[in-house]
Amino acid sequence: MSERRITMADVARKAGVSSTTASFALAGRTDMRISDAARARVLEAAEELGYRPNVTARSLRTKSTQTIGLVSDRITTTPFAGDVIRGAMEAARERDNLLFITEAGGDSDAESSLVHALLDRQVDALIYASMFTRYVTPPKELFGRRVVLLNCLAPGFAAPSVVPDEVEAGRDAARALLAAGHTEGIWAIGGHQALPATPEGIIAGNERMRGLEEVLREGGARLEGVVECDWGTPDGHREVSALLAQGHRPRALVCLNDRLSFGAYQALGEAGLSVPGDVSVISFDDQDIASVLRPALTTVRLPHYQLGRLAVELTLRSGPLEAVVHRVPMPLQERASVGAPATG
Amino acid sequence: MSERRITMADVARKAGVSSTTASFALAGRTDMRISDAARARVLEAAEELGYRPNVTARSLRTKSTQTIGLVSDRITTTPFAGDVIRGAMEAARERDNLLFITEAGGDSDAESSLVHALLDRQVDALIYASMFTRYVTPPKELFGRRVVLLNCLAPGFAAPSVVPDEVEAGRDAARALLAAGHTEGIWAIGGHQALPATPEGIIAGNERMRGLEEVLREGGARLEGVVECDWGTPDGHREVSALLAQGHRPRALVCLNDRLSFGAYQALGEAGLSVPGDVSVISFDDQDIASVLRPALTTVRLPHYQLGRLAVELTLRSGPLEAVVHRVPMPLQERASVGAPATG
DNA sequence: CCCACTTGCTAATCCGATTTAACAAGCTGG
DNA sequence: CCAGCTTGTTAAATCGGATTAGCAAGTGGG
Repeated sequence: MSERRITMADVARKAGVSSTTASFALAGRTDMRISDAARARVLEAAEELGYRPNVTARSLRTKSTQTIGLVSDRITTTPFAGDVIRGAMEAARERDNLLFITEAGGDSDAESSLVHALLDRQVDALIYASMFTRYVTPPKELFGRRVVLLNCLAPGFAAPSVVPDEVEAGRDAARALLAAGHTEGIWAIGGHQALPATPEGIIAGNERMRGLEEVLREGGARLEGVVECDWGTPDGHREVSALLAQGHRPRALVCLNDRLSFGAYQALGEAGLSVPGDVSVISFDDQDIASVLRPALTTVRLPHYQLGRLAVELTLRSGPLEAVVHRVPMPLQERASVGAPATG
Repeated sequence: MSERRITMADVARKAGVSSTTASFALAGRTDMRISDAARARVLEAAEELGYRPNVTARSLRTKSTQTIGLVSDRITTTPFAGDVIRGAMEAARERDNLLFITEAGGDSDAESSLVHALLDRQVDALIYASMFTRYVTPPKELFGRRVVLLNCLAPGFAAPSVVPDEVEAGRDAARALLAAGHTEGIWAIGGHQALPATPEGIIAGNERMRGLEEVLREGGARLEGVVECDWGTPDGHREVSALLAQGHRPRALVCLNDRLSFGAYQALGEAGLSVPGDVSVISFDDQDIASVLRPALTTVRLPHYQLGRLAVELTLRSGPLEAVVHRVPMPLQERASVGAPATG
């Protein structure tokens, strides 16, 4: 691209030294003796010429490209993706690394081909990322490489995983409800997804419910019912409408994600019930919409930025990677949808 | 990263030829004579050894890294970003290119530093992208390089731009309203942003309004009023509530983006008005929320995927880049929020 | 005065490809 | 029978750095 770049040879020539000296001076290495004068001349020449090292050439020798490859299923198409990528990018940038972002769309051939493309470019490490937390089987090209699993788990695959701490998130939701005084009329919408309806729910649903039930029980409260359904906005609308139509009068709704909450809001609104006056709503994810609903939604946030950041930080640590599961805390976003239970 | 890779020298040795022959055979080049037998042996050896070329080494010689760098302001944090990136990635992938994604967060020092990092890695081209359509002044490091401007314009900077065709989008919105029979009681919410309230609106607002007014006029209709305001959900809610409170009874609302529409829905709902029975709503962007509102929102879609794709395709075309503005069509998403005007 | 040891620097090699220049062997036509 | 062409192949240079091995000049001790 465009005119010839200044090379180290140019710098060496201008400073009147060999390229060896220039290389050591520029790298700031002290394991070879260079006079202060020579060092200064090299640095000055580099400065004047606007010298920038050619990372491509360097990595041919050093085997390090300061580059990390990220392979995802369809991470760019989810509303969260941006934060994951941003977290990863910023962590990479702090250590002078750059990120190749790729997406395989769930196609395992595409996945292999992308991993190859990344490997051909000599990336220092690979991050294998999933749109939602789930179990995966990474492509065989990844075996034996420096890999971090982002938002997914692969038992038997020797690599660290970075996932949200869903169980604790469930506990936090329960604590928030208890703190507001709720002990009765609590319904969970979305359920465990034990018989997975929405793949997204397999891990999230189970773990959130586990933490929720655990703390509710300890707090002397309990779930009046659990509605098992898919996790879309229309599902929330339909199921909550049905619940009300059956004569139930919930005091608090734990929606397993924000889209369900939005559907629940629609159903409650149509039934003339107010949030949180008549019914409190708490949920998980903290999508954009959560803060814009009326009333703003109290929800336990998926820590996407932190997830991306930690995944990159792990790859950048020196030494081999340990196959440990890192659980990232999910902070509770307290807004306006949880209130004291309606009396009577 | 991990064990030694197979090099071309290995392949040549196994095939019993020189690395020159191996190189030409693998590249499929015919400008040097190679016997069919030798060619076959090389290919077979490569296959058996699982040889993959080292792109880093190759590009040192060829000056082409098959890599494109994308620098954005804060593209990852917007709900649209995913599609832009996906379009860019897929276009790159089709031509065996990979994408470095970076984000400067609007900081021009960070921008320069990122461009350098990209240039140091010898990217073949750069894409300078903005979150929303606006005028930009690219960092000086970009001058003289192979650059495409994505979702932004920089008069005086010799590079092609790829932007949405906002004027035509405004025309389409007007046509949709006319087709449904609307000629009176049409209000625009969000306005021209001529005195920019929301930076996002500077170009989008002006051009959408221009197209809208043009076609409305030609169709014998006109705007009853234009509300100038910011472009967030609360603004839509507030302004439409105010409009109704003042006694106005709009038949159709043209909201300048989907967030405004969502706010308008909230206000209309609170006033007991139905969409589209009492009031039709049409808007721009087609964010995720548009299809999930009740009723689903008719909106003119921002072609993010196409934008990303075209930007990459331009960089991949051979020859110098022409400083042309490419306007990408914005398709109308007809859903359920536009109906015949209320009678009486 | 000579040997050993610093000090300061450079020549040469390597990394893994691509590409240029050249060369050996076989064939053909005069 | 030999010059000249074709055919098939390879040695060597190159890209831009990092690294290893080694060398010349100066210093100090005996």
